[in-house]
Amino acid sequence: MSKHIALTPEAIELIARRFAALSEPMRLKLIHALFDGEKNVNTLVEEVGGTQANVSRHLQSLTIAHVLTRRKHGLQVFYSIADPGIIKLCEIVCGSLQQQFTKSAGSFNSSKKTQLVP
Amino acid sequence: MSKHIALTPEAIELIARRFAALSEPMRLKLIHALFDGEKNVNTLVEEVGGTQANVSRHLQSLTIAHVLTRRKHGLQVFYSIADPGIIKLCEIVCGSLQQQFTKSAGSFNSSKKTQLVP
DNA sequence: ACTATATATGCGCATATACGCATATAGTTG
DNA sequence: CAACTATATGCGTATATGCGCATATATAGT
Repeated sequence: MSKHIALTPEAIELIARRFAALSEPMRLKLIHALFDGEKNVNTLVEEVGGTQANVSRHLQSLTIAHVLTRRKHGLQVFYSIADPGIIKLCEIVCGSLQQQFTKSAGSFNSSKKTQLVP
Repeated sequence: MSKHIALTPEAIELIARRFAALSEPMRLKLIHALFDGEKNVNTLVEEVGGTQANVSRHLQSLTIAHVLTRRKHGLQVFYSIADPGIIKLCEIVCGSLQQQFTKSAGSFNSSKKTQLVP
C-alpha cells in the first residue's frame, strides 16, 4: 500500500485546472507578453496576434483561473500576472525542455531567441 | 512594442504540451502515486482507481510527454518519474493554491491530509 | 443624445480528448 | 503448445474546448 495519503479529489481537480490554464499556446503567449508588466487588451492583441475576441476570451479564462488580474481604467482593461508562481512554473518547464533537447533543438537555443524568463 | 523577442511557435507548443500532460486529474494522481518511486501498472490501478485500460493509456501519454519513463521487467512494466522538474511544478502549484485558499479551503489544510510533496 | 473606441459575449462549427468495452499483444509457466 | 497474467490498443461515444463571425456592453468625448 502507498505511503502517500490521498489528496482530496477537489484539490486534484484544482491543480489540474491550474495546469490546464497554461496548456494552450495562445494563453502562454499572453502570459509571456505580460512578464514585463501589465498591458491592455489591444496591446496584447498586437503583440500575440489573433483576433480581439479570441484574445479577450483567453484573458478571461486566465483571470477566472486566478493566473491574471484585471484592472479597469476608463475604456481600457489592463491585465497583469496575479500569481508570481506562474513565472517559476514557466522557468522550470522551459529549463526541462531545454535540457531534454540539447542536441536537436533549434527551437530553444538558436542564436537570437530569448528565453521565456531572461 | 515589446521588449521580449518571441519564442518560436514550436517552443511555445512544446511548453503547452508539457502543461497539458499535467492538466488531467487521473494523470496527476498517477504522478503523485509515483512520487515515492517506480511502480507497475497493476499497483497504480489499485492506488488511483479506474480501469486498467484507462490507466495504461494515461501512462502512455505521460511517457510520450517525457514526464514518465518505462522499464519492462518480465510481464510487468514499471513506470517512474522521468523529469524531476515535475515535482517542483507540483510543489509550486500546490503552494500557490494553498495560499490562494487560506480561508475557505477544507480541501488543502484539513488536519490529516498530506501535502503533494511532503 | 450621438458617435467613437475598447472590450466582452452569444452562437455555431470543427477538433481534441477522456472513458468504457472488448480484444490484441507480450511474456511466463505448465 | 496451451493456459494464464500483465499490459496495451482499436473503436465508438460523450464532452470539452478553441476559433471565427457578428453583435452586445461599457465608457469617453462632442
